[in-house]
Amino acid sequence: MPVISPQRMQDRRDSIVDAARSAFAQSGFQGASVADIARAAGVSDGLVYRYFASKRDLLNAVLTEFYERTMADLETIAALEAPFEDTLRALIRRHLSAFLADADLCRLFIAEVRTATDYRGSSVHTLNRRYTSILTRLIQAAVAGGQVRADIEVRLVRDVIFGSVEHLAWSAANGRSLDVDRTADSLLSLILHGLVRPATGDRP
Amino acid sequence: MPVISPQRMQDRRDSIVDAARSAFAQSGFQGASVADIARAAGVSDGLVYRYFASKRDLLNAVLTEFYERTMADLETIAALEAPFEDTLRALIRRHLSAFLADADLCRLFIAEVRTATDYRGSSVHTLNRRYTSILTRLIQAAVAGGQVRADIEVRLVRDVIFGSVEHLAWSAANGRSLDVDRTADSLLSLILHGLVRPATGDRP
DNA sequence: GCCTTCAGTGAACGATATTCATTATTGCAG
DNA sequence: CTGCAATAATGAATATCGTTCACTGAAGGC
Repeated sequence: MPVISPQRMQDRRDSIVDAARSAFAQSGFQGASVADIARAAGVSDGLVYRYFASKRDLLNAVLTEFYERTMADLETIAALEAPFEDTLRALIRRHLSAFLADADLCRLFIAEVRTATDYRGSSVHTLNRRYTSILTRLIQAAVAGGQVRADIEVRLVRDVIFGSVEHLAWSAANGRSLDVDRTADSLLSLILHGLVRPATGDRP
Repeated sequence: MPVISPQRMQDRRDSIVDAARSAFAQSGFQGASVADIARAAGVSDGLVYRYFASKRDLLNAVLTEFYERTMADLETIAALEAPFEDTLRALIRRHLSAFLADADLCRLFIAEVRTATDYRGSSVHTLNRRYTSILTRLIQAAVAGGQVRADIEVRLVRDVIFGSVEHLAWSAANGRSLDVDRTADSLLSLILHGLVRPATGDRP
């Protein structure tokens, strides 16, 4: 019984999400008003609330769409089943470049969604867990294969990688630029081998 | 020519900051209204704006005060000039426990201040740089002393430590609890020696 | 051709950050 | 002790913005 075609509804929804993405990326969540977004999408204020429960829900939709795109790439990389170090390097590169290419959206994610009290259980949280599980499986396999110390805590490694990438991309986003490949290699080397120099020489 | 004593002005300011800290910690930046804060501090709405330029400025004051307290601790630890690994462990422990003890304020910092476009140059940013420089000097000294590989990038290490601690404390804050000492030790071990298991099987 | 059903509208509402004209208080001069 | 600037303090008014809702009109089944 839809009075308009499902296609038209989808188009309406898409145009609202597109307008919201631009507005949020440019002005931030607070800075972009629902009225601005509605005008940019060519609809009335009220219609936004027929498609989305709240302004926040609209933000979630924007970020979910973005996250899903990135996640598909990461899952493709993991599915290649390349050697452990190569896979980890590729994941870090892709993660870093996603953050750098869409710094505005990542800023929104960090500032507005991850810190929200209702983050757990949200669709963005679910996507985050999918990424988490890619990393977790990779590391567990490397432990089983003997490439990684058995006494490592997988959750710790995951938090270190996530936190590092996020922080690196963050300080790069509002500062000087950053060479993705070189930074990814440095980070990989640090995570794999640590700060301490190889035991070939002196050291108590 | 102050009409009231400087002491009274300071008290007024303090009571507003105290009320703001409670309100922000409990309800978040958005959730706490200036009217609520003013009432809790026993002053009128308007007076808040004689002491602070805006609600955001008030948030900055709250976080600056918190940050300064923590920073003093960290500088004390660094000033002890203990061996590299001990100092790094102590810094990580203190950093982690600060995040855990005041998760609400740290959440505010991440969500509301660090992502603000005017973060660079703010008083909180200056405090952050002080912490940064503690870590930077420590690592540079360790490189000079031979405890750390010379080819390491100090900025990378800094971002890894900051990002890891932040992410660890964050996922601990809205999940199960976390043993500060044990987590700090694990993180230290990972940063020092990496994921790859030692070639000869011995452990420091 | 009428009637039901919703998509769509935009004015109205409530909340709230910020301002400002007004009032109260303070320290000091005479 | 008293009156007088100077200014601390007030809180009603303003502007903005998210959200709601009573209403409009077009599409399609009968």
